Amino acid sequence: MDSVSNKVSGEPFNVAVPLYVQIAESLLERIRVGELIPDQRLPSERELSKSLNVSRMTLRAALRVLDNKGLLIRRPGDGTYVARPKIERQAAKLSPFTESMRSRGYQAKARLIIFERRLAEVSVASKLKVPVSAPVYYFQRLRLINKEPVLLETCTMPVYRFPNLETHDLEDRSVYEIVETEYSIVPHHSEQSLEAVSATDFEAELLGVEPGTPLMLERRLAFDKDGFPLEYGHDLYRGDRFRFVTEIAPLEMK
Amino acid sequence: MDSVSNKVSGEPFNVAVPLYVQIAESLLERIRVGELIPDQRLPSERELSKSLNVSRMTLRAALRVLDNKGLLIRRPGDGTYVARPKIERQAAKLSPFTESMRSRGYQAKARLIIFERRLAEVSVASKLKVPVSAPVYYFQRLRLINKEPVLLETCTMPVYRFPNLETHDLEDRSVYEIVETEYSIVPHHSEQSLEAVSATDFEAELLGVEPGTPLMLERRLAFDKDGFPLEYGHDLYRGDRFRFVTEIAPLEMK
DNA sequence: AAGGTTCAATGGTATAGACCAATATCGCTA
DNA sequence: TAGCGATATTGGTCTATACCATTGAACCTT
Repeated sequence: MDSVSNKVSGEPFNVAVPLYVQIAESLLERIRVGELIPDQRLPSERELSKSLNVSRMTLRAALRVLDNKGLLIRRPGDGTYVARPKIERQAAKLSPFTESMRSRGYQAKARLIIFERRLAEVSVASKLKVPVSAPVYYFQRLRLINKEPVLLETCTMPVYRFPNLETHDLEDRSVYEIVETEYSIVPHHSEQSLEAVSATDFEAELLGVEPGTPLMLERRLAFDKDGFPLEYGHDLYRGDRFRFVTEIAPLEMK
Repeated sequence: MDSVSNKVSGEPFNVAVPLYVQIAESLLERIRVGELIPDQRLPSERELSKSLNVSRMTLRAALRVLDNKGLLIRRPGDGTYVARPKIERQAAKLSPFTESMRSRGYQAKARLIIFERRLAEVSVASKLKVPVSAPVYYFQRLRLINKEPVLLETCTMPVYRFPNLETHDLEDRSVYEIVETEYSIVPHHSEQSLEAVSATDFEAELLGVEPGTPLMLERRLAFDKDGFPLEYGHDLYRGDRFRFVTEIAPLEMK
């Protein structure tokens, strides 16, 4: 069917993935596992393209993907280097919770309710764009402000993008913080929705409210720069504790 | 700005700006001055590259620049279109109701519950930036989809900006529609917030739900392009009928 | 040593050509 | 008329090649 799929390290994808994306993912993986470390110089474009048996332009397309992620430093006449991980706070916009709370000086903690490795069901797999039964991390966290529970968070993330996620501290850091600092993956955009729902007994118990109390349900699907899903989940906010401010502002045109 | 045409002249200088950047800037300018308008279809890549006397790959590099800025919509097999400005795209979110419903082919009606001319209290006056006791229109509408009530809308608007508002049809049109067509005022941006609340007896009665049912409360303050307030109000959505979609897409350039 | 020059290698740009998958359109069929 | 299928067109990808400006290091001069 597709003649290019295994040109670079056999990927378990059943769809036609462009060559340059495969190469980009391959390099991304090598960065993540530490085979390529920050400040390390990559082989030249001509060498790399030759060893990967692709044209230089295709190799450049792959490097551009990583460059757009901020993972590379490229200098004409010199070479291409692995960038040092950014500590920048860009993902803040995606996570109103930790951000807004910490900025107000509140203490934001999390209690891990459940952490599992599951096999993706059809609905989850289609959202995360992984094969059915692919391994995913599933976890729930109860988030607290000044020891008061205000948010029940449920996340599903693909294992192949976040290997050994369980080794990281999930009790004191936002998901996006971990994703960015530990995996050098920058959340780019997300599709979200908000609904008003009633608290179930389980949710009410955890959040310390009466069953049937109005909660804000936020469904979320976050992507990286190339449109690959990073996280699928939903958050339940206490209705009496949260207000979602959504200013709609004009755009500049330089 | 440098002309694209100097590519053939071959002077020893002026090589500072790459061709594809010149083309991108040229197109950006044409969009800015209105020569290219939103939703307009651009010539195909092959045509454009031919008319600009550059290779298709170079033209594509230029389009990629604009695409990364979110200024283009590109569809394989179809064509490349000028994206609607962010303002317009986001403006849809100002009125999720009429917009989303009509686009799905539903009939959207409204029942006027109350329409009054009031004198602005302090809180309202400060929001709308009118003097205390200035006249304002206050009205509530129950909005229906296929005769089923789903939204209770409350609006307060300054009389001085919308004289004779009562003469217009408030039973079948969105507020923003009236504001735009009758007063030639285009809502520019707004401050909104979303909360999950319990339905009061009054609200439950109108919306046809049980008291205490979760509702979505949207508070809203809309402004024109000069920053003057147009409308202050709040909407109560049936929690079981609405989902607020809020895509987050931070812009980035390279 | 100190400073300047040469030069090979690098990333950036640009071209021409080719094939592919998705899409719209139009004409044909039932 | 409604539905279907062939076809041309479009954007997406990939190759092979070429030239450019920048860089850094080896080399040379002083």
